[in-house]
Amino acid sequence: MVSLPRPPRSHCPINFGLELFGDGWTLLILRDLLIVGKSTFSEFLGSEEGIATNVLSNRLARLERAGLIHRERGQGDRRQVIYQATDAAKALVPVLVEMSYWGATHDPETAAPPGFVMAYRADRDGLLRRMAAGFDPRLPPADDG
Amino acid sequence: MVSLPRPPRSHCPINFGLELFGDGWTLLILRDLLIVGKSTFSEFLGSEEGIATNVLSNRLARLERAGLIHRERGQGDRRQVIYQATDAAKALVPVLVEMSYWGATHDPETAAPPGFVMAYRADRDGLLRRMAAGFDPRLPPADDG
DNA sequence: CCATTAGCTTGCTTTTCGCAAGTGATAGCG
DNA sequence: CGCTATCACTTGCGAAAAGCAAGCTAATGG
Repeated sequence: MVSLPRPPRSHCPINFGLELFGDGWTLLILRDLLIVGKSTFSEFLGSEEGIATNVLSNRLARLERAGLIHRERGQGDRRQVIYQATDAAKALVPVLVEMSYWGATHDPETAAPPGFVMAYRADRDGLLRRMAAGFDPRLPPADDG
Repeated sequence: MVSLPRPPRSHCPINFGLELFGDGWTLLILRDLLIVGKSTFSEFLGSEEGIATNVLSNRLARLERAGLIHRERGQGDRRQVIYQATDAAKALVPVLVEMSYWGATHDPETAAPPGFVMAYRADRDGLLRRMAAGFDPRLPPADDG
């Protein structure tokens, strides 16, 4: 279960999500965490979209309080903080995949790999299963299974 | 195809969507338009979450410029403006459905009808097809097909 | 003809964003 | 050990956006 900082405007299931990630940055952090495989502050900071440090810090704190991520000190480098997705965050992968498919098919200049749209159309369920197992759809498909 | 007011921070397909509806209100308007069946300014205004008139006006203008909705004067009442979803907006239904499923299964106080989660689990593709045909998943299922 | 409704716009206050700079705790190196 | 770099932030400030209330115009209904 997930908890919001303040009572939501409504308990419509769409609005519940929006109260948590209805802004321009939170889903990009979750993309980096769930799909790209990033896990530290500076990795998130390095993403193409250029999030500011104070906004990143604020969103990570909100996600932690909500129960979507938890933090842990690095084993080797004790300065590092490793962010990890909880099951509630992992359950957002289908939302990210649908958004990706929509963006890839409606942005004339999309940077989505052509293989993603094909893989989605051919076998969405299989794609989701492979992503749950750690597969990154931005990479070209491997020759063997 | 969809056009953004300014060039996006990146052409990542997730970011492309966020540039258009990465805020707390736009997807609620699209929910009302695509799922609830609303189509006028005052109907959107009447939704539980309580959007302000200036914000609603701004989002409708953005959605129109982007090509997700178009406006039309009412046939009977000439004061009314009827907003209609374009194909690009209709293609967002799967995103809304995945967000709904996530919200319904992660908000302990969700207002989603129990039938929705069951219908999703039993036959997601069928649910999407019925929704494309105008079915509102908030309503209890009809006895006959 | 007058009150009402639909669809906005304007003005003002509060909140959030975006950018730059600064801080404290390690880490690595000579 | 001393110096510099890196990591993960925090702080301050101007700009943009959100929220709230009021007003405004055109069309309707009685």
